[in-house]
Amino acid sequence: MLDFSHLRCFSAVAEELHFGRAASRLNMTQPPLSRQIQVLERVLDVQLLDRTSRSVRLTAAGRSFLPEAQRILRLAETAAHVTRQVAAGKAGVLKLGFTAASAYDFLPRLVTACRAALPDVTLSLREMVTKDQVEELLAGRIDAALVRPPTTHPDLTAVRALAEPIVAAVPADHPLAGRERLALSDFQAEPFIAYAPHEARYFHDLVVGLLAEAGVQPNVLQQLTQIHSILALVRAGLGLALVPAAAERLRFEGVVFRPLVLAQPRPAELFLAWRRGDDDPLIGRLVAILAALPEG
Amino acid sequence: MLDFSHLRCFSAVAEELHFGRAASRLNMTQPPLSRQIQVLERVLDVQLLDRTSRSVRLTAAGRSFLPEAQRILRLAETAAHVTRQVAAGKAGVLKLGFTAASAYDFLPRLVTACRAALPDVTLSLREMVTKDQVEELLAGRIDAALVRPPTTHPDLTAVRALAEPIVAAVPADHPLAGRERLALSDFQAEPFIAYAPHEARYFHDLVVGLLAEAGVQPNVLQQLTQIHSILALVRAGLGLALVPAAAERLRFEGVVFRPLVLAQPRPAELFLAWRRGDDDPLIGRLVAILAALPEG
DNA sequence: CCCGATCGATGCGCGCCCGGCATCAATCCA
DNA sequence: TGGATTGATGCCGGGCGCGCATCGATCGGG
Repeated sequence: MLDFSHLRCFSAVAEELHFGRAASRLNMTQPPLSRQIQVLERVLDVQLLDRTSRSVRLTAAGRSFLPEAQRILRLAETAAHVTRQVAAGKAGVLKLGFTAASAYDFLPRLVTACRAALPDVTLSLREMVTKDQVEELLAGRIDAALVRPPTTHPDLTAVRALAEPIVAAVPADHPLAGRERLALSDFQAEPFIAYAPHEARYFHDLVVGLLAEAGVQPNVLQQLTQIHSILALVRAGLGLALVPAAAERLRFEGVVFRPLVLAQPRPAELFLAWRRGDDDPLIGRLVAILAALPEG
Repeated sequence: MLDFSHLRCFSAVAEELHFGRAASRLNMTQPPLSRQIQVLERVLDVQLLDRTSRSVRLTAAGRSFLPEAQRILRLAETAAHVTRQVAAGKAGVLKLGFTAASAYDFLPRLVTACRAALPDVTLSLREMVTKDQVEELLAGRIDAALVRPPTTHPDLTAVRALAEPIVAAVPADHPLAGRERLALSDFQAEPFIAYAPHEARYFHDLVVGLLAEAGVQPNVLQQLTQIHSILALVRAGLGLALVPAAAERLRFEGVVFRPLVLAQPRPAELFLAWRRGDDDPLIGRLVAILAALPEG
């Protein structure tokens, strides 16, 4: 049966065309090297080298086998190296899910930090709502997920990746646009663009909770899922909205963002979740990168 | 040091996820298989498998190593197979030189026969004059050559590949075009397109010899190297020419070819030459194919 | 023309390693 | 809680791969 040592021996002899030199390169003596070559030729049932007591030459078959042998040896070395890198969490592929809103500001920062710290790691990104991410995570189709609370599934572990403020989105020509900062009470009876209760459940519940807690009842005109759609309606002057601070990165002309005075300054949370007990070392690396990420 | 048996063992265990079944697949018992995996993990310094007494699972490193291991094993098998094929002369690359005129009829027939008999052999073709072919052959830059005589170099062996008639090329509107067959004496004092004495030495010497032997002196107007150039001048009505029968394959409109009555019916010879003692089995295959080729 | 040097092949003996058997230890199921 | 399953481990025997010594072929120099 074919063996790496045969390939190493053949490769050395074929390169040196001299058994003695090849043997010393392989840290062995000439006799066992001669035998290794004989065994290889017997295994392949092919004469690879024409040798007399004065010269060693490759046969046509040997010439064709040499690059293959070298390639296989090289592949084995790189495979070993890559595997060590993967085990150290320094190489490999991490399939990461994320919510649409996290792509506005947080995800690019995370990806940039990963590229810098782990240049040989490939992040495979997929946008999904939190519910689908949990499903895909449990099914093993993604390895980590940027999700909204709650993150209490028994088979998942999660750490908070981000807590960000909620800001008011106001049409540029609206009276409130002139104010430095707003309070929830400013929204009383104002036309309001809200989140859809199912498709954008987290922000819907968050905003509804904040308003209810403050006893404020805006005039809800529309319920939408996507933040950029909400901002488009705000720009059109249809009403005000409450959006995560990261939405400012969308740079919507005609919409101004104003800080919102809240008891809890950063109520919008994002978590990194993964399968409990997942031994992929990339998870640990990712959590470490996350912890070192400057707060945005 | 990494070893094929490690890869085979790992591959089997990773596919079966069961040491006992993997062992029986490898025709061995379970204990040495466990040890092989331990050795592999020690060599790589990486844990590839998470195993308890009830379950075997791949780690992230193992998942990345498995396809590499399988690929290396597959490569080794195909390399062995290809090498056996090369040794049998059934695969590989043969660099073949040929003269321009041999490409008119003989070379395509030879290439077709090679493709049919040796589908995994690649013929790498280069057109050169005989002198250059001998040089390239000796330098090892081509492996075989279709050359014109003489083929008496001490380091080369040659067999006759072809002996073909010489035919007369006559303008369609020339009086001689009406004749069924011609003799050399018909060329006495006729305008004649001849071969260049250096660049087309073989045909030049052949034609000069034939004419001299017959005591015929045509009126040589031009000396050219390429047969298609000669035929172009014939078509233009500038004179007659003597060309190898294969030139008929060029299907030159306005030129008719007439058999030439000669003492030696097939005086134009082509030889297959190769390095004396070249052990490339493809040479032998090629010679055999040549011998089996129907005479054209 | 012969002798010595070179170099791959071979005979031989030793030691290591690999494979198999028996058994242990952990885990799961009934 | 006991038996079955399964991977790990202790142990032993045989084979094989290594190195040493030597052979045989070939080439070059005197």
